[in-house]
Amino acid sequence: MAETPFSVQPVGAPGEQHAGLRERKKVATRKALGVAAMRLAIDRGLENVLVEDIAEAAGVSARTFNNYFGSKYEAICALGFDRAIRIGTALLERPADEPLWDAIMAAVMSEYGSADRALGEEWMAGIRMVTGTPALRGEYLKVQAMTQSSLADAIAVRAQLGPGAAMFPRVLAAAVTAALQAALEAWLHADPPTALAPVIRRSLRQLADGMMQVLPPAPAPQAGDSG
Amino acid sequence: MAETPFSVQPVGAPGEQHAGLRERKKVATRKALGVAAMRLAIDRGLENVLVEDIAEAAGVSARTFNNYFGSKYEAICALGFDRAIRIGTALLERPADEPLWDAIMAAVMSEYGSADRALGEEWMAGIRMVTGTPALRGEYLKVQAMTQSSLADAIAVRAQLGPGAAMFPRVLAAAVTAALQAALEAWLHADPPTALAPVIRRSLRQLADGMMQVLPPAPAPQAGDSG
DNA sequence: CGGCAAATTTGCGCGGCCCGCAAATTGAGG
DNA sequence: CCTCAATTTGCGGGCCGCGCAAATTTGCCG
Repeated sequence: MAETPFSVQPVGAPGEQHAGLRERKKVATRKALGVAAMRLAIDRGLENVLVEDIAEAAGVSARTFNNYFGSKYEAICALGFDRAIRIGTALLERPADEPLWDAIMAAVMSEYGSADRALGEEWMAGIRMVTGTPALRGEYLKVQAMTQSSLADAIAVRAQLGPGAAMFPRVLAAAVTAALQAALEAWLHADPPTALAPVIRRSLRQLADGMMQVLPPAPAPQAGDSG
Repeated sequence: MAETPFSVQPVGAPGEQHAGLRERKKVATRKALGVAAMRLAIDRGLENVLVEDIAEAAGVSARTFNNYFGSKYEAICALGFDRAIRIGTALLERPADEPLWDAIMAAVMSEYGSADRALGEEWMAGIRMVTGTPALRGEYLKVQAMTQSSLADAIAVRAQLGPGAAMFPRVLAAAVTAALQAALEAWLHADPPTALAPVIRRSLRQLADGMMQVLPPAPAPQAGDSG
């Protein structure tokens, strides 16, 4: 099987190298289904793809497809879902003494930094379909929600805060996700097509500049108030 | 038919009083379907409710149900969806000279401020089901997304910003929505049950305190750059 | 290697959903 | 009353999601 430029790791722990043939096959099947679903939907049109087609393209039965995904929409967004999880783990793996904003920037760019020119056409068509097709909206929102919660969890681990700031990781993660989303849309509609990475970098830096004043490097819960 | 404590206005403009029997009937049917779906799902269990049941409870045919909603999940979340829209319009209707944070607080409380003890059991059961049932997750995320974009649009209208801050309304709306969501969850899991309004107020005020430093009351585009 | 237990895949079948279509019904306006 | 447009309704069909049980594959131990 040819190497694809998408995720290799499953949803689980990031460090697991070897987990037996069973696990590796399951991961491979999941990825094959996700890639097949995405590819078929892109060049055939979403509503002209049956679950049966995706299963066939991945070399499994239609029944097995539904052992992995609850719908074809879920399969199409599976790659994005896994990426959302990797962003969080990437943030956790940044050096602990790195400033939070730099770490967030690095974690995000680890997923979006080189996806730009490498895949080109197909990547862009995929993003366009996933964000622009009404039938996929629910699933795409799940991807965004996962990005948010994954980021929030990692932020909470990095910067342990006073009890009055329990809400902070979620709010910051929501802001970062919103900025990332805005960057993606700006890139999609850029009339002279441009590179994605700088757009995201600018977007996140702008957010960071605006919020830096709120975030002193030391964990100082100013409005300390029990929840 | 008895007065229900939910929305009366449709999705459309807020001021329209009279629009002919046709329009009023459509609005009534939509609301009847939404309420019936919610009520049936609450006390019978989501998977024990067929589209047919909802339609019957609302006094229309099953086929008509699908003229209004694309799925029973959509019907169940329709009330929340309409509320999301009303929050944005409420923000637009606040006095123009009111500080932004006060206006946001007022707009949010106009929807969540009195919903607490008025409906009691049913309201809480509904929130619990909508936020806790996996099958409803996609639809609920659409409600959140609508809250976000509705707020963002209103914020953009109120505080006209320099071109360097085009992202600001969306980020602020995302932060507000995240804080609101956190408040709802805290309220849901409060062991001695408590009133909802104060929880939301505290949550939004905490967010405002943290962000106030970013938002000087005067629109001062720091990166002064025209057109 | 041989063989057993657990996990996974697969075919089958059913109930339900979603939607296009055309006929019937209902509101709007002369 | 009569006409037109909007809405509702029944019908039919394709597809989906899933429970079930048989068949296959994998892990493991002697």
